[in-house]
Amino acid sequence: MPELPEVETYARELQHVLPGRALAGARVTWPRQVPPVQSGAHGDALGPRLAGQRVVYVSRRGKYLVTRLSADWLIIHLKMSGRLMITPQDAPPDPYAQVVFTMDRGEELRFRDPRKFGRVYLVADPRPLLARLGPEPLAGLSSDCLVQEGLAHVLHDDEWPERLKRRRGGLKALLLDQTFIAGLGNIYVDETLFAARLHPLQPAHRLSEAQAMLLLEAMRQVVKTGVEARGTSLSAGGYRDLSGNYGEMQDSLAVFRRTGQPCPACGQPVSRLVVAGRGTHVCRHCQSLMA
DNA sequence: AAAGCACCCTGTACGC
DNA sequence: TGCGTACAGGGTGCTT
Repeated sequence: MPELPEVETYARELQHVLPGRALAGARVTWPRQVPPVQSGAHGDALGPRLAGQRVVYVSRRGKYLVTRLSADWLIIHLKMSGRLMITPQDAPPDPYAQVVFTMDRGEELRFRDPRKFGRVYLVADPRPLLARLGPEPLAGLSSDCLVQEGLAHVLHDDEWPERLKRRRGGLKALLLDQTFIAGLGNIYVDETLFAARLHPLQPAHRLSEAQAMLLLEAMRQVVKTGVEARGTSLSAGGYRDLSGNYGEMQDSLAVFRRTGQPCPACGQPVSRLVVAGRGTHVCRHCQSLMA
C-alpha cells in the first residue's frame, strides 16, 4: 500500500545512495510489469537500454518514484505490494523480485512485488506518465526538484476552496482521485478525513471556505506525519523501507483499520463502511454528514 | 461529472 | 490443525 509517505521514504533513501552510480542492465521475469508506453522500452528491452546510464537524482511525483538517468527516466509505481531493496548481486534469489536492476559495485536494486500490480517504465519523456496527476499536497518533499523541471506543481492554498466548490462528489472519492490531488491513498485519506472531522461521503462543494482550509491543513498534517514516521507498515509482509525497516505511522493511526476500537477523540468505537469501493473507517460521532 | 464494476494478482485472515 | 473462500486495494478502463 505504498502511498506518498512510503514512496517519499524510498526516494529519499535512494537519493542518498544512487546518484552518480551506473546501471548495468535489468532482469525482467514478469514482462507485464514493464508495459509498453510512449517513448519507452518494455519487457526485455529494459536491460539493454538501461546499460551504462547513470543516476542523476531520485525523486517522487504522487505515488510514482521518478529517477532521472543520464538519457532516460526510470519511473516505478509500487501499487499495492511493491517494495524496493538493494542487495549484493550474489544475495539469495527472491522469487518475488520480478524486475531486478543490476548496478556497478556488485549490487542490485530489486523491485519485489508479490501481487504483480506494480509497474516499471523506462522512458525518454516522463510527461505522458505524469501529466494527468494533480498537484502535490506539500512543498519541502523530494518532488520539489520535479517542480523545478516543470514536471510537478504544489497545491496553492488559494486554489483549494474553489476546486472543491467545483466538485459535487464525496470527499473520499475526490481525495483518492490522483488527478485532483496526487499521492493520497486509502490510509491517508481516512486519516485526513478524521483529522478534519469530515465524513467521507460529504459532498465537496458543500464545504464552507473555512472547512475547506481545515481539510487542507488536516491533509498536509497527516501527510507530513506519515513522511516523518517513514510510512505505514500494517503487517509483516507489508511496507518496509529500503533497509527493511518498518515505518512507524501505524502507531499513530486514529481510525484506519481500527474498526471497533475507541476513537482517540471521543472514545466511541470506530466504524467501517465501504465508500468508493474501499474499506473506509470513520468515527460516526466525530465525522457527521452535514445536510 | 460521478458512481459502480471488472480487471490485474496473491498473501492473509477467517470460518468451519 | 487444515482446508477453502473472501478480502485487501491502486489504477485503468468501461458502463451506466
